[in-house]
Amino acid sequence: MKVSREQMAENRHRILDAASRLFRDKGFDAVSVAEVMKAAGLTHGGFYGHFSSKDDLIAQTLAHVLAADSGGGGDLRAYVGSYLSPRHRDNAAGGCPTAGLAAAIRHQAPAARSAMTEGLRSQIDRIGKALPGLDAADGRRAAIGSFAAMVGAVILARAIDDPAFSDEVLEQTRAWVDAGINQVSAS
Amino acid sequence: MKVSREQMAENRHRILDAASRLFRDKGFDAVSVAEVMKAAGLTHGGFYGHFSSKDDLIAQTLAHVLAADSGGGGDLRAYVGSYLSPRHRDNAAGGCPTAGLAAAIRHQAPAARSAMTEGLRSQIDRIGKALPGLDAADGRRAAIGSFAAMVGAVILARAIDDPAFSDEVLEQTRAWVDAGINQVSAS
DNA sequence: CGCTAAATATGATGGGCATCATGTAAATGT
DNA sequence: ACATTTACATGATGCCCATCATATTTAGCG
Repeated sequence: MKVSREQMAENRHRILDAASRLFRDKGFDAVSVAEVMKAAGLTHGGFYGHFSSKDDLIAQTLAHVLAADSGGGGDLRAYVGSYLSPRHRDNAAGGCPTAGLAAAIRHQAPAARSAMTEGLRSQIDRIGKALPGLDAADGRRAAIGSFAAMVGAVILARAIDDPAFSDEVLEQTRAWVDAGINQVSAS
Repeated sequence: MKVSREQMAENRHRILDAASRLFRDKGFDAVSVAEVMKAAGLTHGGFYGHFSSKDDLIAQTLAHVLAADSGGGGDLRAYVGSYLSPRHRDNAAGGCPTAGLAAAIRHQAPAARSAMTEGLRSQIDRIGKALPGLDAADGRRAAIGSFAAMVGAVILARAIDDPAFSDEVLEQTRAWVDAGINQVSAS
């Protein structure tokens, strides 16, 4: 059954949203095409009308979610605090796509790697601009170092099977990043 | 054909070494049991004489590689520099198992998560002890923050599909971590 | 020196999944 | 209104892989 052009666009959007959440939650390999379509309220049959392959879905999903991911627009300290929170750690499906997917990108097709690279570029640029009162070189270093620490800490916290230790990794990293930003901005 | 007891122990060791390298290189899902056995110079048949399942292999491989992973014993600055080097980024198969596998642990069985948790504990303890002249609380914060940044930077650098940007992430993170350690140790 | 148990090899088995083939019905343009 | 195109549904197909069954060889013990 054919659907209206706008219905089709909405379906495509729903597929990308569903894929985005499922991939972040379970990883690329653990999510089947049929599962994505079902989560979008469709069956697996129409999939290849929207995407040429699962790899294509992965690449387009990354472009979709990284474009939407705006974090860091406002107060940097608040952003760091919410990023390094138990809430974010426990919400991979709705959380930062970099924290959830960056490590898996290595094993994906070139288009996916390229989408992730552009997403990282803009994310780091945004953080650099949100850093107060730094010259450009210091700001960039702080943006990259802080973001690496944030991503690493969330990945480690999600891997750790001991709530107290996991919380500690988040909290100590938050303190460390805060201190680092303060030091550099005071120089 | 039965083999000697020591031959069997050596075979087991070879399986774990092969699995360790393959998992770090390609990820848990992309490596088949048969592939591991072949890399160890055996066929897939004997696998279940050594391990009860692929999950069991994963857990035992983690325990094996994390126990062997001693990095950070000597000079901390040199360790950070080699960790955040293009060489390490390009050598996932032989590199830090945390950088290669931590993000995938979330999707593994409890035994694997537990092995990773213990490995992270000892790794962070080792870094904390290698930090010169800090009181315990500052040293622990620096150890966690630095390690998170190192792991995050290597993961990001491996995801990025642009050599210059990838190098930049490594180098800026190295400078950021160095500065952070200096600041704290001067306090 | 033979007997037995164990380690590995060869060869199924069954399920899951990406992808393809075909049917169907409704949207769109004329 | 009608023809045609097209978006989606249902239902294969074939591959890969974890796991199991069985055969074979030989270590280890008496």
